Amino acid sequence: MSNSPAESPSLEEAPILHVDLDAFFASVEILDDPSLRGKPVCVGGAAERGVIASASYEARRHGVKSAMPSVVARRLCPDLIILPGRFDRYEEYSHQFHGVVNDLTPDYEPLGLDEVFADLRSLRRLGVRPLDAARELRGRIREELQLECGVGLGRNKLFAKLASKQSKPHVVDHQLVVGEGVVWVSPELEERWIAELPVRALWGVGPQTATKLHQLGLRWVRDLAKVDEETLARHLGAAMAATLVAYARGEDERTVTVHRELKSLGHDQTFAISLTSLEEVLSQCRHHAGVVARALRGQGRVARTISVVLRFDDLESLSRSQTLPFGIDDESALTSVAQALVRSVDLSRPVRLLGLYASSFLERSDNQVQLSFDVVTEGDRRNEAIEQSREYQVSSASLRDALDDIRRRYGASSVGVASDLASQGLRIERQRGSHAFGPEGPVK
DNA sequence: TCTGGGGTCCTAGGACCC
DNA sequence: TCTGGGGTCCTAGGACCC
Repeated sequence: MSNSPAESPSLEEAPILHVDLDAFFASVEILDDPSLRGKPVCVGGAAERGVIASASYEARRHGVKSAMPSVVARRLCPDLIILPGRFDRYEEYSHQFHGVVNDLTPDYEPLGLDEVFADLRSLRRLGVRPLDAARELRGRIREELQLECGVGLGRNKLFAKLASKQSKPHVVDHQLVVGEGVVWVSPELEERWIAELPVRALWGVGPQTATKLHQLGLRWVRDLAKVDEETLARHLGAAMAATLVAYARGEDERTVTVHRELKSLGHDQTFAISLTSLEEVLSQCRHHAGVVARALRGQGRVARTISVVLRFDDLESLSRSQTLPFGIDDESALTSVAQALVRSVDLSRPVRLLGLYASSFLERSDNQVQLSFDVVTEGDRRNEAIEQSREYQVSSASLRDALDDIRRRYGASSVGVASDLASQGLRIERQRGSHAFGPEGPVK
């Protein structure tokens, strides 16, 4: 490979940009509490079953990485500070981040809170080169958000993303750097460079697929580039095989998609102490249903398909789902379906995780929840639950709107359902007096 | 070292319709 | 009476991403 640094690419050579904020959650925590600066800081679950979501560079020096169990991280770094995570705060920063990208071009696609792909082609008429765009972005993110980031430029998403990974501190390959914190893989280097990467570096190759590929004698991207696609398809499925072979050859047809429709939404929780009784699981169903119902209404959508997922202490998971002839966004309606699904599962093993998900969305205004004249089969829990759910959805519509309005004005904890309070061992009286508006008091 | 919580997509089989 | 093949919807599970 050549030792001279690459020249600045043209728009034709590098139309796609990828930005990735460095150690995002941890960096936000340090900004909000400067006394943390220079210390090994993580965001994640501190409890026994917690994992690390984001680690500062100090923490990484000790070998701490995201997705690592917190107990392991603590072992590696006894002084590690693990913070619980304030996702509302990260969202605020994320919005600002997107705002900065949007000022450059509206043709961008967020990936989680801390990454963005942007299509730079609309900048042609302004005569902006990709490196200028990357510098501008880095500068503004530094000044306005006080965050560091890495930028990758490429002729497609594949190369842009692989490049931004190379821009990170401690990873830098100087042959690829075109500016401070900006990486581009030139056409001359492209083929040789990607060939030398391990298969695990490719998008879509996780631990399982990597193991399968290794068993097939495929360790490097160059091995994948030569493999027979049909043979690979027998082991990985048609779609995965086609994608990986294309990536290995540097081909990636994915476009920057500005508006992605939300397809599912849900809430799950791993319990510090596994649930052992049906009653506990049913009670958690109602709690999850409340979270999901509010999220659905926030999106102005109703869901026809409700799924529950349970994970047991042996880490085995199982899911059950039910599609309704109508959409729901009411807490009691969701609870009714979710509890019926849970009741259909053998709960002889302790439950460490319960998840409740909603999908098959309809616009709220398109939903047709007619009253049913179907005869419900006696003893069929699912059908009974569906009819129960229909009644809740129809009958509580105006009450639900009123409660949402109160929550919007006075905070999420301002109103609750009496049965929830009872299940938490609280007395209804707490809703009166000083708690009438929730802990924060009335907002504005 | 033992795995969170927010999502996405793919696969495969069965039911049902034409 | 027994049969085919394609399309669509639903369910369940698995893997991946940040």
